[in-house]
Amino acid sequence: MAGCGTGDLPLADRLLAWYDRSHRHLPWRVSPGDRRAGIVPDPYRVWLSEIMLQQTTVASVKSYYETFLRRWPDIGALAAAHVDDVMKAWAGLGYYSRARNLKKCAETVAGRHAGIFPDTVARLKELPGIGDYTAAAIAAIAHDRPVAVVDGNVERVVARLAAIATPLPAAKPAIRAFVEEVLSRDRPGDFAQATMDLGATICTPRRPACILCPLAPDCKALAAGTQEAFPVKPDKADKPQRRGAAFVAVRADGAVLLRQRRAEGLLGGMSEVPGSAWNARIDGSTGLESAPFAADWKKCGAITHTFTHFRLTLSVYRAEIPEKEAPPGHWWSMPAELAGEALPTVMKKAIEAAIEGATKKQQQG
DNA sequence: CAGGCGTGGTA
DNA sequence: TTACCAAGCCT
Repeated sequence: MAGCGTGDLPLADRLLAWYDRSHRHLPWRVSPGDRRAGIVPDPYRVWLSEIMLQQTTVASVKSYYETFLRRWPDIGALAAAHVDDVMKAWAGLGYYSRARNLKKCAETVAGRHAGIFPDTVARLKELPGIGDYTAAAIAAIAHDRPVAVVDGNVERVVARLAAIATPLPAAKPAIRAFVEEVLSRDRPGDFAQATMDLGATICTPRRPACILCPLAPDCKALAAGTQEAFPVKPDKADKPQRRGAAFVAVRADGAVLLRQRRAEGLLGGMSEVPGSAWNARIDGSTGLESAPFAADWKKCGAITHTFTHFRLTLSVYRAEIPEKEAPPGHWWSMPAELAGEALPTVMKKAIEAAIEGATKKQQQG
């Protein structure tokens, strides 16, 4: 390593030196410079960002994080919020059980912990929505505890460093043991963020920038030229196709009829337009038999949407409804309110298809 | 442990 | 267009 300058330093020190000059600037992050100046992260912000970032990209999270922080600046504010307002604010971000657990967790911390987040992994894991990763992340980043923080980035980094051939998730214990062995005891929070930044910007899933990697001298996969072969993951089953019908009832004043989904399961607790179940084979039928009530339903198109474990094709119907009371469990949402409803993306697509379809017909006619 | 659970971006 | 992926959790 003579001539490499820092090649003789421990792995953690080389990683932290890289992080000090190459870290990402993120709204929820305390930069290494600020941390050295004594600025302490707000556990509420760390927690909020970590929940949002579960299986979700930084780019998607940023605007939601800013909105939530402005509207609910601390744990007390979020604990006092109405869960329906939280669901509305979360709409579009996905994995909606996170939003319900976020609210439950805020209530627990505000009520039973006097508004103070626990600082141990074990206590943090008792809270709803906080698992192995998030508990470790909060302990390390918010409380500077020397714990192993292992997310998808770190799994990839370590699997390559140590050329771990065991497929995930069986390889997780070995990966965790590696991190516990090398993590910084002086700067645990920065070390955790540094490993994740390295995975996100250098040690990427495809075409990693090994030439820029501060850990290249340590990397067994790089030495063998097999970086992209790690981590080893099982094959994923292909997604089945489901079909269904969605009914967009539009009143003369433009209001759209909505209802709420059950709290559990897919899109739990979110709002939707009335529709059929999503496993029905309506190939031979019109789909109209599942309409919420009799009306002059006109098919105005179909939308497709891909969920985690199936593809959905929705036939979209629209009807102009004269002044009519909403059926039990339903409500009319005025145009000005519609954008603020707790509508998942698939429902926004369906409503859009109905409105657009009608607009086109008007223009043509 | 395996499978349910969203969405948008990228190659 | 298909396939994979992104700071996972819960049952």
